[in-house]
Order: sequence, then structure tokens, then C-alpha cells
Amino acid sequence: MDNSSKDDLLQLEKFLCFSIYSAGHAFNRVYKPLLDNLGLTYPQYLVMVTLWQEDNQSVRSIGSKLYLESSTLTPLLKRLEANGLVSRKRDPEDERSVRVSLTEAGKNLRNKAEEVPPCILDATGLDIETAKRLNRDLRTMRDQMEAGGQKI
Amino acid sequence: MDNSSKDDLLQLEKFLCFSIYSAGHAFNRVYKPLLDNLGLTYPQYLVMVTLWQEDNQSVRSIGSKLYLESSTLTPLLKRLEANGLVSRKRDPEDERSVRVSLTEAGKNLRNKAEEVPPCILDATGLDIETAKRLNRDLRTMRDQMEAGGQKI
DNA sequence: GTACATTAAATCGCACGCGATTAAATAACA
DNA sequence: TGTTATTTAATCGCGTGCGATTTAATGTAC
Repeated sequence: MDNSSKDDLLQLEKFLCFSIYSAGHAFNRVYKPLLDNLGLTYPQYLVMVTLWQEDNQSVRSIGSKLYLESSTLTPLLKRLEANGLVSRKRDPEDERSVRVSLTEAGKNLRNKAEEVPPCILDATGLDIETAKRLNRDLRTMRDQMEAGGQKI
Repeated sequence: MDNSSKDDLLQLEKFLCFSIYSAGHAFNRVYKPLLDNLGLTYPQYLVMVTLWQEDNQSVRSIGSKLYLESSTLTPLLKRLEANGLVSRKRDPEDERSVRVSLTEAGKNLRNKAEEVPPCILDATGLDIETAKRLNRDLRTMRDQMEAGGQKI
């Protein structure tokens, strides 16, 4: 490999990973003031979204949807519980599992939360079709990378 | 807004922010074994990349390129210094600034680091043209979001 | 030239995020 | 049945990440 190609390889602007990393931070900055109104952090918001889609899930189920480990979720869920948005109970049918359910306050928060996504889309400056395409490409890439780790 | 549209809004899979969030985690998982060989974490790797592009930068300069605050960088840079990869010295021309420079070990690490990006591109499963397009779209979106916060 | 504002790092507190480990419950199997 | 393996959360240690604050140095205004 010649020197110009080697220079190319380590150009920060050419790193897809960095674009994703920094776009993630940018999203966080846009979300923060909106989520402050809900009293949620961004990962907490994602957990609430999964519970609004399907209530009464196990920690494992939430983790598999958000690609998060129990070591991340357990403290986070305890904070949501402390804030009165969810309850955590051992599953009587399998005492290993913990079922996470929305409280009334947790269910009610959904109305306010529904105002958030349109604000975000607006902040990206993307038209809805471009956003959908980008979303699809990113999911494909993510799934490819997740699958890569599973090779035997 | 009718109910089906409202359901649409809070579908996790439709969240562009979540695709980016989870793609970022996926990248981390792919990078980790490669960066373990270099003795770096992922953010440390990004700092090293910026220094390989331009040595002897201030903390502020690194932060503006990586979109990171001094509260994140200062401890990270101290760890790089403890590992013998960089040195940190007050700028004699402006004692407020700290100049970060590569040590010989830091410069030498670049050779091993150049093997990383091709592995990553391979893991994404993307052809190089798609990767470039995705990269460009993400940077445009990020810059739009960063600019949005600056409105007067 | 002194008072005030601005800038740059550093510090602190809090919340992720994960790998490694542990404890308890359940499954699988001899 | 009893032993072993697996599964599920929880715990611990470490490294980000950021907002708010602090400290020190530099700029600016008068």
C-alpha cells in the first residue's frame, strides 16, 4: 500500500464509525431538552418506548430489543422504578425473570412523549424519505455486524 | 392525529436515532477485539487518530474535532499519558492551553492501527461506495443538528 | 493600569455501557 | 432422583460522556 492510501485510511472524516459516533452525540444534544421535560434520559426513553409498545416484559426481552446488557438495564430500571414509572416483580412462573411493567404514571407519560419524534425529525433536516432510507441502511449494517460476531 | 399514526410515531424500529444508537454499539463490539490489541479504548483510538493526523494539539482542538468536552478528554488524556502514548504540557505562549503531543510509542502505534479500518469496513458488509454515501449523509445530518442548537 | 469579561482545563456528580463474576432458579440428563 | 449445565438478574470495576462549577490565564474596556 502506498503512502497516500495509508493516509486515507486514518482520516477521521472518512471513518463511518466516527460519523455514527458523532451523530449519536448530536442526537443526544437535540433530545436532551425535550426529554428533560419528561424527566427521562435518552436510554430511559428507549426503555419506555419498548414498554409502550409491549407492557410487562422481562429485563432480558428489553435488553434484546435495545442491545443492552442486564448490567446496564438493572440500575436504569431501578431509577425508573424510583421515579414511579415502572414496577419490577419476579415472574411467579419463572423466578429467574423480572417482569417490568408500566405504572399509571408510566402509561400517562406516553401522551407527552408522542410530541418528541416530530421535533427530532425536524432537527435532522432530513425529508421523511431520506430518513427512512438512512434508517434502513443503518439497520442492515448493524444486523450484519451483530451477526458477524456469531460466526462459528 | 389518528391512532394508527400515533402508534407509528413510537415504533422503536422507525427511530432513526435508535438505529444510530444501536449501530454505534455494534461498531464498538466489532472494534473492541481489534483495539484491545492496541491497548486502546474506542474514544482513545479516536484521539490517537486525530493526533496522527496533526500532532501537538490543544485539548480544545481535539475536543472540537471529536465533539467532546474537556470533562471527557482530560481524564482520557491522562490515561493515554499514563500508558506512555502522549505527553501533556502547558503551552508556554498561553498557559491556559495544554498541548498534547505523541511520544515515540504513540507515533509507532500508528503502523498497527492502520490495519484496523479495512477490518471494520469488512465487518459492516457494505461495499465502499455505499459506505461513503452513508458516511456523507450522516455527516450532513450531524452538522445540521449541531447547527440547530446555535439558532439565535 | 485596574476592573470586568472571556477562555481553557480541570474537577465533581451522575448516568450510562460492558466484561467478568456471582447467586439463584430452572432445565437437561444420566 | 440427583448431578450438572444453562439461564436470568444482579453486582462490581472501569471508562466514557456531559452539565455545572472552579481556577488560572488572557483579553477588553475604561
